[in-house]
Amino acid sequence: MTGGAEARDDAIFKRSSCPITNGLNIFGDKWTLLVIRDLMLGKCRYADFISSPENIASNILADRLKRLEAAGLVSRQAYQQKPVRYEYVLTEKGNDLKPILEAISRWGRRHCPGTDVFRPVDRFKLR
Amino acid sequence: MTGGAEARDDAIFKRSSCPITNGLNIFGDKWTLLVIRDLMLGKCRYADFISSPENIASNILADRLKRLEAAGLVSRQAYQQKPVRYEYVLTEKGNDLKPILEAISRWGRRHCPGTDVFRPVDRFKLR
DNA sequence: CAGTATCCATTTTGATACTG
DNA sequence: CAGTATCAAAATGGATACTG
Repeated sequence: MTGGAEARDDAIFKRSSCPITNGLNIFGDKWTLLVIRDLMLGKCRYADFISSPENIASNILADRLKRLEAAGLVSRQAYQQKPVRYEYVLTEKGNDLKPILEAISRWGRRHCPGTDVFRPVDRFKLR
Repeated sequence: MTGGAEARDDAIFKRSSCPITNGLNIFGDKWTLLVIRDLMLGKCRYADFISSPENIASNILADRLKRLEAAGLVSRQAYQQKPVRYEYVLTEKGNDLKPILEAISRWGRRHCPGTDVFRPVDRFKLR
């Protein structure tokens, strides 16, 4: 274990009366929102996330996916048996993060010149 | 030094073509957006931030304020001399983070029952 | 491929003490 | 009050190796 998801489930579920604090307890770290971004861009398999330009380490990715599942933002579905393999999809709770990502993207576009447009796929158009 | 602002100025100014990555390089950590939230709630002095319920450590706060200033989201103005003391205010670039905080707040209100409303003060009504 | 596990270096934090 | 300094502990990160 990398001091991973299990060790910090308490952090995920910690409760404050501030909605921002609660949100950040779940996704306020360096990697989680990038994984969410990838999910919104239509990525759903391990290798998809690994191949993103930010170069997330495999152990960190595994940890974040577990945590996101524990927090109910992501669910996984087996797409093959023997060996069983999963793909990851946003739940409604996870999909509701879209306005946040869009707001971040808009800020980045305005204040960090030369950045691209963020075009989340409509998950209900997928598959 | 705590491996503080100076040591990571490169992280703040690191550039990606993804606007989300760029944004998160600046404010995608555990504490920065909470300081921003406080600023939007009208807090502007050291003791104000320290008194927030999340209990930020004084060294972390000092580091984040420096970083935010280096990134151009916050500026500080002396409100007294001998000893000189500063209060911190959001720049326009910092104030543009408001839609992000509002989106996070909306998500938190929806998915973390029992949380309060986030009511940023209009900074142009201040003083 | 899709993970899991491990090792180890670097970062980040948290607590506390100290200064003008 | 408004910070700065120090330091140990914890978290995080990156590289790499291993498994079915």
